[in-house]
Amino acid sequence: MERLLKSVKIGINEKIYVKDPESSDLGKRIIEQSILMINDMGFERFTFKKLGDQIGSNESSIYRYFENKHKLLLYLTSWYWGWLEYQLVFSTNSIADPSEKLEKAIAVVTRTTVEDSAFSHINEVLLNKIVINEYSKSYLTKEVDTENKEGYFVIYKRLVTRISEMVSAVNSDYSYPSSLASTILEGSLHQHFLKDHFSSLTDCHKDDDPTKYFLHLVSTLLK
Amino acid sequence: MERLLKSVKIGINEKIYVKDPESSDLGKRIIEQSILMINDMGFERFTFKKLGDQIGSNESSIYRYFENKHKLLLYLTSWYWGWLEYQLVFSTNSIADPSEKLEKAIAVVTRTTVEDSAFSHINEVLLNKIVINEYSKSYLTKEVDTENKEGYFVIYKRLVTRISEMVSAVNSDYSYPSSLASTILEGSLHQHFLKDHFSSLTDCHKDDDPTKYFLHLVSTLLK
DNA sequence: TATAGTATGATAGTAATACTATTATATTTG
DNA sequence: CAAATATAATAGTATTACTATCATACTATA
Repeated sequence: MERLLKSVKIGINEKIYVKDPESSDLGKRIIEQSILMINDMGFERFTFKKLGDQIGSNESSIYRYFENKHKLLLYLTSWYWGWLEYQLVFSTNSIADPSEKLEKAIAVVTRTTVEDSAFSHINEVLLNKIVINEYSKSYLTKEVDTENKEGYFVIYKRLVTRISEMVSAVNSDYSYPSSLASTILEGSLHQHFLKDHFSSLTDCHKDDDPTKYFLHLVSTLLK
Repeated sequence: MERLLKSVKIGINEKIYVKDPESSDLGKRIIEQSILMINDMGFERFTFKKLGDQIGSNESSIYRYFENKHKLLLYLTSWYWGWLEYQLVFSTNSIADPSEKLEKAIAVVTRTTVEDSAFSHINEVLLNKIVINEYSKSYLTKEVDTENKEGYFVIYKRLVTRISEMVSAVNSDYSYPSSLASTILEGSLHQHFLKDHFSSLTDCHKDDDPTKYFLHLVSTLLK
């Protein structure tokens, strides 16, 4: 799996970056270190100046890759959702039974990322944490409609659509397949967040509890 | 209802503000106008300087009420949740049947606020929109644990707990009452957001669809 | 009614942020 | 080897997010 993933490039909307960070060593260092730094200090405290210092480069050089840190966040989260989509498709592809397929899908998208592929410059474990803590900030903006039209969220939308279709495949009479799919994805991030910061607001206390919660919820709903 | 609400003061953690905005005319103008402005321009573009200009006052005067705009957001959203809690308790209080009680609760917390009470300086319709668009930003921070310990999120937590208890009252065997309660609250905000900005990711297209979605979900789950 | 206290306003100033622009210096490629 | 390209260094701007100080207005009480 790791070897396979290594050779697959996640296709990210070219409008998100000025210059493809995958195309150079500096670009890869930007991605690699920004993940570490955003995870450490949080998105609001993170700046291109600090990143430049960290990677022994210059603020102005980073601007040649990304217009601003918001675009960088869009890049990182798009990459994550693309990576997750790949895992989803890969691990459900061979499953014929719709219920089993959906269950596998839920397991994949709600689980905690525990292992870094250790081949690329991207640390998926930390990226998963960043998505939990920062993803909402990428779309809760006044620019969301423009950016959505520009296609900045296509990968995420495709993921939701895939799950939605799997839901309908299990029970075509269910009236809210898209809402359920978006609830699973977003709700999973939220349950993971609550587990870490508001434990009294969730019954998920172990890493795999969000999976159990949503598996039970969906199977009951579509029965 | 409006008259009653008018005389009820939402009790907000005193650490959130420097000086109680309810204690003066300037304070009320700060609240009133910040709601309009945050709704208009979004939280990131909103500044105390702009607010000062808008209310014909001074940046420095606003700092005498709130340390920073983050605290102001905590104040506004706390007020909203307190107001919603009040409505929840008020409208479910007389209902004896647990299922009916929970259904009413879901209806109250997932509905779109359509009417401004028009008595106070607080526009609940706009505040509801602000909560949909900005609430996550109040807790997706590196300071969340400290601020949680300080009690900045008590009202919200109490709301989740109330719903969680209603869930358990309907079905004490259900294993995830808190997760379900937090999913309803947070998921409702999310479905309202999707309805406005990512309509392909939801089946909720009318204002009351999130209510229908969650009513169906919960009743099926607890059956 | 004088005076003390409190609230607000005006002004100035600081450090950091989020950039843009220009020029210099490497490095790569043809 | 020259030209093109990438990166680095430096400087500069407007805005943000404050803090500090002082002036003034309004209020409450003796």
